[in-house]
Amino acid sequence: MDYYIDDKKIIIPNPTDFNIKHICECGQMFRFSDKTSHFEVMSTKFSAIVYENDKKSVIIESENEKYFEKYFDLNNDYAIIKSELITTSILKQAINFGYGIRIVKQDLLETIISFIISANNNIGRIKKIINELCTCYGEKVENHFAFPTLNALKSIKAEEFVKMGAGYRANYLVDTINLIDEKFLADLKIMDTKTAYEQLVKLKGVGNKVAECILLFGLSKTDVFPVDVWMSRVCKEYFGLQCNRKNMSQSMVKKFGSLAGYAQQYLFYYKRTKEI
DNA sequence: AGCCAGGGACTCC
DNA sequence: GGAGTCCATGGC
Repeated sequence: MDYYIDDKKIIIPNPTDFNIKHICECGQMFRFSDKTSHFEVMSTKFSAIVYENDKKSVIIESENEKYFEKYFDLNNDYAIIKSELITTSILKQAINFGYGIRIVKQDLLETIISFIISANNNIGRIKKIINELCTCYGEKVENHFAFPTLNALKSIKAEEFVKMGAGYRANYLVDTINLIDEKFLADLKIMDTKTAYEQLVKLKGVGNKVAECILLFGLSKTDVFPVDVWMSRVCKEYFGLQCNRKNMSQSMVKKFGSLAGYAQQYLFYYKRTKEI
């Protein structure tokens, strides 16, 4: 995809593979707000403003434009990915619907915490809890709050997570945060998919599905296919799978290989957006 | 009131 | 290792 950087701005002319609404609302990230004229996106301590310029180009404005160049996966060619995925009717429809989806490269710690909170929860509440977490324990940066540092997270008691709305996940969070250190995070980043998966599911509150989300969104592993309630319906209705979620995931990875994660995102956005 | 949400832990067998 | 059950919370 063509783009260029000019004075704290990334300009994407003719963005056929970038739509900020698709990117934000396909369920991969929770710290954004739709300001109608633009989207505000936050990740770790950084923020960006993203908007369309007369439908002809997309502008990403940030003091940390290099961070968001990587975050939005701008060097990846989604035109190729999409052309390889249009094998079934349902994927063709899903890609046509969510043509501007990109899988963002999120901070690993933030991804782990966010997706533990996501379990058996809905996106509105997940966003609210994470926002509360940042407001209470994140450093104030200009007009917003950073995601809490690992040290700040370690100071939070279970009762305080409950107060923020985390419910029964509070104990999982405390347990996992205590177990994580910088070496644990650094080691994960150099592991292959299977090895990293085995480490992640050792964390409290991280099972099969959450681990795959962390692999996909926090570790850029695309040979995974997280199956939540929505994807379970998709696997059943469009791919004829009757098995449990873990087996659904495995057979979809077998089908799509290293493009499974992308396929999953197009399908999730299509299914969920159409039915809400 | 009861069901649902980007599921997982725990307990039984 | 599979199947059942319970788990906080808020919107509908």
